[in-house]
Amino acid sequence: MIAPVRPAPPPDCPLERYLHIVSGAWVPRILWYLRFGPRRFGDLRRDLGSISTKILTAKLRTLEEERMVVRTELLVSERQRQVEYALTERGLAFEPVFEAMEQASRRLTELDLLEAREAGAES
Amino acid sequence: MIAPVRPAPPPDCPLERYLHIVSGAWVPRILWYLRFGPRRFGDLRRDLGSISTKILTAKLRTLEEERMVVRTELLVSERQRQVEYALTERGLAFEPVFEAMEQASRRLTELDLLEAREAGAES
DNA sequence: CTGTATCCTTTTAGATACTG
DNA sequence: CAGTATCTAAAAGGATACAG
Repeated sequence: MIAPVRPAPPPDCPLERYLHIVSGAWVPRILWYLRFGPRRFGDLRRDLGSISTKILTAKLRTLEEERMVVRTELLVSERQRQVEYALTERGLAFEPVFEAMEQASRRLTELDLLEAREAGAES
Repeated sequence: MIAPVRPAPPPDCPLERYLHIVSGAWVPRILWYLRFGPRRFGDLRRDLGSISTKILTAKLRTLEEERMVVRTELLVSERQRQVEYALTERGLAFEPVFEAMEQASRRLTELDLLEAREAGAES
């Protein structure tokens, strides 16, 4: 039997369950900032820098629906509100992904440096 | 000195180098399918199922610019063209991320099952 | 087979003002 | 403080036709 010219097609992409939730520019960042413990609405807003309240609310709502985060309303006083967002067990399931992303980011920066050095040496 | 009411803010999000490249619905999937070795344009199109040629081309171009993939034109005959896309060393840097995503996806499915079982048991 | 080109729709996000 | 409402802009994606 002769080896096939083309390799067998790869298995179906099993990333859907993840990508369905984490796609978009903001969600990964939101989840990343929640890794360090519960954070309030305003905290996240500051963490993320340039996000509009509309988007932040929307993303937090869908993350809630997916049960990746829980929203807890803390009643501090009659006139003041505090709302805290925290990762659920499901949210925690993505921890290793973010760790890997961080590592990959670092690796890329490393490759950038190596390359810059080579470019400098050859001139 | 009294302990601060609010914990210190988390460090700056170090995911940018990654997110800059991999955001969007298609890029993660493209990279995932390239993990198993070089693939041709048409292969990827079939792998991805519903992608339009326009988007596939566009994504492959930017991945090329970022040097995550290399494009190799194989001249088979005068009239036939074959183009192969493969991960570069940079592209390989994202492998652990995809592995973590797969694991996370599995974990989520597991949690779904556990929950469904509990819901069944309590009725 | 590997794309371009064009047009159109959907999604995502930003700005700003306003509420309890 | 934690949002909602509204309007607008930009980005991403899809459909289809066509070219080398």
